[in-house]
Amino acid sequence: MASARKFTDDAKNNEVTPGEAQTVLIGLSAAIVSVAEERPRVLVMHRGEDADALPFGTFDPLSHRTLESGLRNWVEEQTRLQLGYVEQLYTFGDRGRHMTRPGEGPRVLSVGYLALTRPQQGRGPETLWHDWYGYFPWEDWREKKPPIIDALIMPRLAQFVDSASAKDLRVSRQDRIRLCFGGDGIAWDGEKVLERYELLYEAGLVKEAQRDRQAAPAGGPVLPLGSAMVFDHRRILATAMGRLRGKMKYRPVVFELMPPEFTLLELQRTVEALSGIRLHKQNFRRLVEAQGLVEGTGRLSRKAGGRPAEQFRFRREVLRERPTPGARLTSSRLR
Amino acid sequence: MASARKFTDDAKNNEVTPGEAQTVLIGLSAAIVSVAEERPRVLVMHRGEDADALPFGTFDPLSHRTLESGLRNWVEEQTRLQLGYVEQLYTFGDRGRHMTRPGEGPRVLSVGYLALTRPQQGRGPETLWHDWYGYFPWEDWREKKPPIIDALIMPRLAQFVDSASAKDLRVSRQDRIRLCFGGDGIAWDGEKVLERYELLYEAGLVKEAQRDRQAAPAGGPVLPLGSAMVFDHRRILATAMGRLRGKMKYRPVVFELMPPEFTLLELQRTVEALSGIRLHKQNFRRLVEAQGLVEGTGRLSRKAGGRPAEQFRFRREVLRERPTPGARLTSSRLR
DNA sequence: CTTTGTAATGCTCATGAGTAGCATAATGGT
DNA sequence: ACCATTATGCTACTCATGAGCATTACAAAG
Repeated sequence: MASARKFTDDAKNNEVTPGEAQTVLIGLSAAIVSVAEERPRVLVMHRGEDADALPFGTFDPLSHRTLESGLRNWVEEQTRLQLGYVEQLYTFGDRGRHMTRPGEGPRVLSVGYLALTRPQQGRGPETLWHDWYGYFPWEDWREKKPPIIDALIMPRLAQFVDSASAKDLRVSRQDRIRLCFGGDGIAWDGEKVLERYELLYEAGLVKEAQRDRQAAPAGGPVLPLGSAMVFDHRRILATAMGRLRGKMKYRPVVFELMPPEFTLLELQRTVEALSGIRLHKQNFRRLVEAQGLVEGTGRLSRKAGGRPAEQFRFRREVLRERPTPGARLTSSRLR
Repeated sequence: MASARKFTDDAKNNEVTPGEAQTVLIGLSAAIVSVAEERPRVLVMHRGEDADALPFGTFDPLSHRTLESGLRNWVEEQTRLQLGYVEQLYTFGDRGRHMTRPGEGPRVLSVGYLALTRPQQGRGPETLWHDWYGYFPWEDWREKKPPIIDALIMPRLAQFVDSASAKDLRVSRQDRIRLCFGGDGIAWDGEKVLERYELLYEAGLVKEAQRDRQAAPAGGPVLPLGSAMVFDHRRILATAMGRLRGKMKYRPVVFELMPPEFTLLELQRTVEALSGIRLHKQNFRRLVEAQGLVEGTGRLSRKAGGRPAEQFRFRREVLRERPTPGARLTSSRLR
């Protein structure tokens, strides 16, 4: 604690000691999410294989009044995108989790954000919308349980368990695997995206783990478990996914991603894309309508075959009518 | 954006530009919570009236491996307390919200934490456990609706509404008041502690607002709305209270605050103290027992008059048995 | 014009969680 | 013995949720 000062000093003397905290950069990164064609997309700056990055920049105390305004500045500059909904996720500061190559670079404090936007063009150069399941192929259960789990992940996690010398450690690793990936009476929990990523990271099964480590991972080469990202950006994206999946259950945030008019099925498909699971159609409609979240416009959509669907719009008023605009769009049921 | 660098530069060149971010200090602060005698307490360092501070220190990139370990170091040094449960809350970076006097001091990024501990001694000098309702007297609804709301807060908030020149602004302020303090069909929501504090701050009704402002508050002197704290510490405490009240509903965090053995009524009183509302006794028991969160020890407690109560202990196993150890200790019901 | 496929939409039923209250049991104190 | 107090058991009601059946409305193929 050489360079840190005590509270007592701090309170009496508010001057900056020059050079004190200068080795820390503050990174602001945004997971900007959109849904198109029933796929959740995240805006990345593609810089070669396994070098995708979220839009980001460093906090500038002189020009940025708040962290969020700093983030908005960076994002607008890099992507030519106006952000609507923005939410702070978490601040990571772990030594060695922000490397390009092991042991390199300054210490970085990384503040992650989630942003939501409708599908839109006009992004800057080098930016692309990527399906977020490209980074987390084990998270999409809409069709079926992703085969990658049983084929690749579980066997390698079993090795991870065995590689522990102490029995306690083996048991606790086994428990973590059960809690993260389910089985043995435990159901899959779509919100545990970060927990799963961190487990795979610790087990050395994602490329970032290899990159950050001095030593090679135990138990063979890294698996092709989704595309890697620069710095801790995949960790931030995992946080964003989990937070969004959770938030959808009690706040009407999906509508930030919808066009002005949409059918209930389109809304459902969007929720399903994000949550990674299928929903019961009739119940979904009942839920949405009972909450008073939408109102019909009378117009019909004929995009799909079959009976035309009525188009709806989001009732923005609910945001000021009710304290917690229900919007439990996906059950909210705990177990 | 003068001193900030672009992504492209950053990715190619990971060196620190000396002097770049040196004007930012990173503050780590902890709201350490405990419950004794049916009152929630927070550990503060008392330094004179309206100068209470949470234990805190600055992040040191050299000696702190993670933000949390840095925080633990500071807290242990200042309070001689070993922390158990610790959770990151939020990172604040607003210019002008970390002042001692207006316009003073360096730019500070403030990372707030929530920590839970059993009532214990052995704290350092100057540290005291304060009832958290001393800082937020409008948050304790156990007895009745706090009189301060109708007597002082609502009238002054009404002035705040009137003081807006544009009609839009008046309407939106009125909506915020309804959402924060209820009324007109909207129920009180115990989790909105931060929203309420921020509203009072913006309306200039808490001392911190006066302190941070250049100009005097509109509409008269500041009200005695609870004790003020140093820097943004009351804001962090508000965040902690809201988070804890929410978290209790779906995680068995209360047990971090309980002694090894306790009666169900003691458990209930603790939950009530934190959530600020009364609960239905029989239902509370049923809930706790149905969740399998506790097991009886066979021993009886005769602390209170009346029929002796059985003593229970927390079943730590649930943490590894179930993915989401229910622990919906206070309903979890949304509206 | 009829058939077929597809989707939208309306309803019912069973289950379980949450709310509220009554009733009884077991103490200590007067 | 009676009363105050707390623990504890149990029931009735409401409402949210999960699952499925039935019907309606349209387009396209024959």
